[in-house]
Amino acid sequence: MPHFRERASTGATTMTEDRYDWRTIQDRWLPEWEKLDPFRAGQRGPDAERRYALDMFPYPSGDLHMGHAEAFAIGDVIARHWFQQGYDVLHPIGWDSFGLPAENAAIKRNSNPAEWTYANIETQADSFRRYAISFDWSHRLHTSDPGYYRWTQWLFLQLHERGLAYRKASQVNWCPKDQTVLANEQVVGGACERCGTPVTKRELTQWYFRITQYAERLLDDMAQLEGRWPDRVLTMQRNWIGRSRGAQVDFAVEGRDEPVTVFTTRPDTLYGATFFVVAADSRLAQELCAPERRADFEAYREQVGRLTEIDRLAEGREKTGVPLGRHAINPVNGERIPIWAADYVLADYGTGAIMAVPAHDQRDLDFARTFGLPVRVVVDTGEPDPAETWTATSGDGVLVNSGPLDGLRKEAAIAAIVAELEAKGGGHGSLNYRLRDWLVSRQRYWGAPIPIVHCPVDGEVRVPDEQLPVRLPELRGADLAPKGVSPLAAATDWVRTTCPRCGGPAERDTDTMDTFVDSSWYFLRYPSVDRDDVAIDPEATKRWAPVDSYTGGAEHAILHLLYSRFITKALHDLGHVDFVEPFATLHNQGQVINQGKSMSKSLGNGVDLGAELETHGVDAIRLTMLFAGPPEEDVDWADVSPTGSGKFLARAWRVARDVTTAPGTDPGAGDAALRATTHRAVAEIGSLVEAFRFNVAVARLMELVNATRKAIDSGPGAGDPAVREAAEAVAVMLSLFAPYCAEDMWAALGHEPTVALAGWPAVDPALLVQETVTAVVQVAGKVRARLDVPPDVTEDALRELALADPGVVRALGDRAIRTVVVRPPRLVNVVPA
RNA sequence: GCCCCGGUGGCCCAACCGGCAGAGGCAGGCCCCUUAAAAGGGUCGCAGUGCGGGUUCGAAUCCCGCCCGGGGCACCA
Repeated sequence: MPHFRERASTGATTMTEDRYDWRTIQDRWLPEWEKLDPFRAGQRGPDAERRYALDMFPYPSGDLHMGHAEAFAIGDVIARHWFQQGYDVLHPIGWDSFGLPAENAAIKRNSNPAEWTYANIETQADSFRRYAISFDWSHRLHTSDPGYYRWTQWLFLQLHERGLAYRKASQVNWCPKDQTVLANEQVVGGACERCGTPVTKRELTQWYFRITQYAERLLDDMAQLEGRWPDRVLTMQRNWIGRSRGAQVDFAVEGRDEPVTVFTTRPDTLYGATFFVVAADSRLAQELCAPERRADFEAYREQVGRLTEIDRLAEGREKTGVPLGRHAINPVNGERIPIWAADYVLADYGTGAIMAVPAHDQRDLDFARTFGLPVRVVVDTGEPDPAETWTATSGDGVLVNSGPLDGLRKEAAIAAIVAELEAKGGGHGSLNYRLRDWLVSRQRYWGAPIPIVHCPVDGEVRVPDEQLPVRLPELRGADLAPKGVSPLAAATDWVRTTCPRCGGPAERDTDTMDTFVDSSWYFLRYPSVDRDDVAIDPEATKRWAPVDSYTGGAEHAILHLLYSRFITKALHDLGHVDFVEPFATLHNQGQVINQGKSMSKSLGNGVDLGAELETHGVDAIRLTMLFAGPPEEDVDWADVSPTGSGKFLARAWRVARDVTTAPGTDPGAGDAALRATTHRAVAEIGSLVEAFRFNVAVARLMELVNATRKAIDSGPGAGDPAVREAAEAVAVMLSLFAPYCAEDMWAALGHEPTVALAGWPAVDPALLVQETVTAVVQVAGKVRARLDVPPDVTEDALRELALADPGVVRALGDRAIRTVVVRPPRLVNVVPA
């Protein structure tokens, strides 16, 4: 007989169905939750310990997809677990709503990007609600709101004031398809990170953030992230920052007053430098080129400029270059070496110039081979002669052909030469970084305008805070089409303005900021979303930040996470936050794939989230995502069974329905075995969830449901108080994974909503102690007997018992005993002679 | 080429610091319930842990060398 009951407070619904029907249950609880709004931050008062749970906010492209379903399910388990544990939780949501797709959609539909953007946001918000993510909807933001980008502009100005935002002309990455410049981090394998188009170089004046000034701290502060962020992310960031230790060495150049400085990691090989190379696209190359080489050089430079990054980095490509008709002087031996321009030397790494030591650097050797330049070995590593094998030697060895360095080993030689250079003033030891400054200007419309006015009198002038936001003009359709200059430049009424300093006519900066600027500080804005007079409220920030747990995809390992760390440090230095790392722990989830491949239109293996939810219901999909395997591994949708998840939910639900005792029944008198199972499960599931082992936690929950079912059918029966205790524990724990089903169970058990705030079940330690454990007795490593022993059995007692066991005696036969390994209380291994 | 992670029943996955290889699920077989089917309940596991060696009383677990899959880095001086 099903257990019927009418709930007093919410009244209207009577649960009469006796079959698990997820559709009815979803329809019943979604409106209830809307009314209760149970996940508001701050509801537990200032004395409750706080937690900040954050998911990487979505880009509003259409509706949510399978990837969102997994990522947000994971983040939700963490947040809901914290709610159950009684923490005051901030679990906000927002949208990264500036960006190119909206612009492209607007061009196609002859509309403004806002229309498409905000329609998609509403769609996704509805889907999130239905998907039952425990968001605090009162802490919500959209980066494209003037109320948000006003503060993104404020951030820019803060950085500008400290010299951390500046403009410079240089060779920059250009995406011909998107018609905009790109940051280094947004060029992946020589192609545009967004659209895959091969990137070319252009000489342009652009805005940069001085992230390189933080290189050392970005590296050092990783110590506090060790063990709390995935190792691979830390490794990738370390590689990206790319610190290398070496020396700067000054080379005099014939016919030039100033010397040219090079960076090298191998100052010990200075005597082996046989030529000198400057980056073909550098200003230095321009300047050093002798008149009679000018024509050749210009031709070469043009050829280099046409190359895409992909071409330039092509495997096995021959080295190219031209001599500049000038010579540099090796500071240690006075040798005249020719200066070349080549594209294998990069203008923006080190000083854009190198000393080439072909014997000990493969790239220099390749170049020497192509152009017939001399090779001189200065470190004898015992390897074959590079001039014959065309393989550079880079191991340790003894210096030769190196004057005073001869006979020293590599390390000693480096120390000696650095000391000598420093003494004579021709150079010094130094660190160099691969990290470049962050190029933040974009020649596109749908982003935060750069809040700078260009005045013919005053130059670059910051827009005063009280004039923020600098709002985007209303442009639509074809006005937004990419044309190589920002669409804002065409909005002449908008561009024309007055100088905030002198009041004379001036022009607005027409670029917008990289959308990664928007997302590099949004987690700092959440606690202060209700403040329109300040970006970051100190009180709210103190209460909630930094983020305790950040969940999202590994694709942001460098870009978003590095930028966010940088901005946090900068804001720390500016006195706005009192911490230097924004995300205390980070978890990457895997991808949702199908049949071994990532889902894509061209493969035709896409799975539609909406359709899956329509077939199986929210809970079954959430549970399937979490049960599929470790969260950081990919979920292959072809390998998992949402139907199976649904069956488990129905099974759990029926257990709650079968309970016949009244709410509040004291479990003390209940079946001891089931109680022990329940308490052990609660303890174990708690620690599994904390350890991010959701798939195992779900498995334990299934075990508990199975044990409860058995107790009802063939044990103490549905009227046993332990059955109620078990069913209630299941409801509370299940609420992390399948909130609708759990809520319905909770109601069936006679409780008021919401189970989400019911509190994690208390574990009675007395119920966890086992009266006996099974000890295994092996003979020569094979199990020959099992003994029931007290958990605190002594080594001697266990040995006695084991050796007396008939099975052991039989297995031993007449062999003598060599040793007996005893590991109380679980194992004995008898080793025969 | 270098670095990191993984490989366990037909499939997805467990097995804490070396100690009974199997927790959970999917698929499948059988049984009960049913006029029947579905739903439900029960029950069934000879895979020795990618391959080869080593350490150990004992190895999925530790070490060495391979194979396969995934990821990262790769003209950064």
